[in-house]
Amino acid sequence: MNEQQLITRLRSKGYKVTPQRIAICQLILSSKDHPSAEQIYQEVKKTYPAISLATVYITLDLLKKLGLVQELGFSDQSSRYDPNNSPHINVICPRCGKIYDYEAPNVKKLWYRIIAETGLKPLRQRLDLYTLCNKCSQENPTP
Amino acid sequence: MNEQQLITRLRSKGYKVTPQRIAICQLILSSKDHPSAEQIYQEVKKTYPAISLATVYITLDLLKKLGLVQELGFSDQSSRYDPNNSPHINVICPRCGKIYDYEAPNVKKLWYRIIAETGLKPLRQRLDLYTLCNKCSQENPTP
DNA sequence: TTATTAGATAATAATCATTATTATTTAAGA
DNA sequence: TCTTAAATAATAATGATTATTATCTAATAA
Ligand SMILES: [Mn+2]
Ligand SMILES: [Mn+2]
Ligand SMILES: [Zn+2]
Ligand SMILES: [Zn+2]
Repeated sequence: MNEQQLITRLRSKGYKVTPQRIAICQLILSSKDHPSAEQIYQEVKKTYPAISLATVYITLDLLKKLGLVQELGFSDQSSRYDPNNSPHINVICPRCGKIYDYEAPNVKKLWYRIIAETGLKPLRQRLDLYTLCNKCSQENPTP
Repeated sequence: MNEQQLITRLRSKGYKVTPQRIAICQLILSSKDHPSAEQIYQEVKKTYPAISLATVYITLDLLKKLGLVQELGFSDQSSRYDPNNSPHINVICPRCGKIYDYEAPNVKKLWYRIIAETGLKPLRQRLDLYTLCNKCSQENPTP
């Protein structure tokens, strides 16, 4: 989704187009590492030093309502935001919190097969696989 | 896991066996509805009126360390606790928070196939499927 | 059985991510 | 340009979870 599409999408839903919104949306929608609200805040601050953390939260909420991002809640860290809504696996390191997507045709295919079996109509899904990342597994092989 | 197995497990790890622990462990390990800490607290209180919520949290932490329960963190509600560690799908209603397990041989089989494909060694997984429960979908068909 | 003590519990304070509030600013339309 | 409803920035409030600490007790051994 490019900037023009984003602007059209916001206007069509009656939301005003502000520079802060564009900046936050662009950042999260193009992100690959599932950033937290604080990380987004620190990043956008580089361009908009006066931006408020509250605005970041409000905009993330807006993107959730539009179905453009999913909020991933955790018990041991703050929420992370994911712009990828198609069925995929979030590979998560339980030690450092690093998250990346594993996407493959087979993941979608097998997931849809399971869905068919359940007979349910999912609004969305969240598939997490917890495994130590390379960095963390080297640091402390067997803690 | 029966009471005797639980007691042996606790003792073997150097943990003391207390009535509060037994009560909390029994409750969560036999639960099917993924209760919250508060719900566990309210339930155990019926038998142990003097129990502290802090003890519930400490015991749940202990069970996590022992690998007997998984904590499911959410962004819009407090954490829920799941004693089922085998690969299965948590069917979650985003409106009322109801959670139940969908377990079928195919889920495990297809999940293991995905794992093999990734080449990763998962410590654990979390497979969430969000869909309105019957009750909620009747109450407000299209909100 | 009783004494010892490390660990557990109950009560409660502290934390901190997130949400709510409000005065000020601004995008959008007339 | 003017109007105004919505957005922003600043900040206070919330609430689930964690930390602290004074008792209490399960486990061990005299
Ligand atoms: Mn993802
Ligand atoms: Mn479950
Ligand atoms: Zn890591
Ligand atoms: Zn429901």
